[in-house]
Amino acid sequence: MQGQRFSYQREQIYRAVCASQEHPTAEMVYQRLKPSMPRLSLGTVYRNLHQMAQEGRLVEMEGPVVRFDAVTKPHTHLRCIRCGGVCDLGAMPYDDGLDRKAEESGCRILRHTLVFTGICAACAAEQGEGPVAI
Amino acid sequence: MQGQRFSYQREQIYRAVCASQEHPTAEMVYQRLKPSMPRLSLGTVYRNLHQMAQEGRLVEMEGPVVRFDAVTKPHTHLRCIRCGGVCDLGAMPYDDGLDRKAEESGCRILRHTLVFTGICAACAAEQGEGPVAI
DNA sequence: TTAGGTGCAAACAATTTGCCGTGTT
DNA sequence: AACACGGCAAATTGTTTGCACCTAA
Repeated sequence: MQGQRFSYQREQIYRAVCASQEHPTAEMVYQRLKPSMPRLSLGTVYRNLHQMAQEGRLVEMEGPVVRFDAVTKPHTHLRCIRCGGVCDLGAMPYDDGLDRKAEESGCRILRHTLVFTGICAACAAEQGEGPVAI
Repeated sequence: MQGQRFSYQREQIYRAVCASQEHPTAEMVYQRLKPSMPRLSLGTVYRNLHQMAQEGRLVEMEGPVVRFDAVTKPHTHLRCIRCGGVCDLGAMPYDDGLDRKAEESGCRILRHTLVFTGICAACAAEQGEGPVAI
């Protein structure tokens, strides 16, 4: 694996994400570019978005699978990149102030979720190091 | 639409979510119950999970669609329940302390995401009220 | 020249829905 | 009896992948 090459498609995809104010989905990027790039394929959009996310040029939000939680009180979650699981972390001490703070921008907050990404206690204890792919 | 009825399946699904420590997906709930309820269908699991989430008996995490963001610096997002969009809210002031605080439980935090759910400024301004379905 | 990139279509995976028979009330 | 619910299978939707051709380096 030596450095990647220039790609017109990739640059356009990147520009489309930057230009959009709405945190576009892959489909949104595709629809936006299609008029000017009729032969663009959705697979290319996905491939490039993920590639750029891996480089840190973009950020990828949310997981592909919906999970359910019987704890309806506010608390935080840790998504473990080793085992893929999701576990609780208890409430953060400043949880309560977050909503009001956010509402200063004119929106109405109904609830919030704080999701950490990292290595859960179980996986961390299992063995110390190893390549930590973000 | 008048009140819902008792359903053995729904109760078992609820109990399965409560009993699990891993924030199960619909599929996980299904697999867990299948041995004792061989005729249970995945569709029923989805239907009941969503129904209970609407009542507030369960909480549904994460969306079904991955979104991308060109802003790689830490900031928070608001998911609007009216328009379905996602917009930025800027960084919360205590952002920086969150990771270390969370690590007290023995895990290793690589990054975090704070996602608010509510009504975005644009939709809130559009008109005051209306039924706010959570 | 050559490895990375593309378009296309097929494969997968996650979730939703229509239909119709059952069970709760 | 009325209508919510469940099972089943088909349909949607979101995402990934294999392959043959193309192109930047």
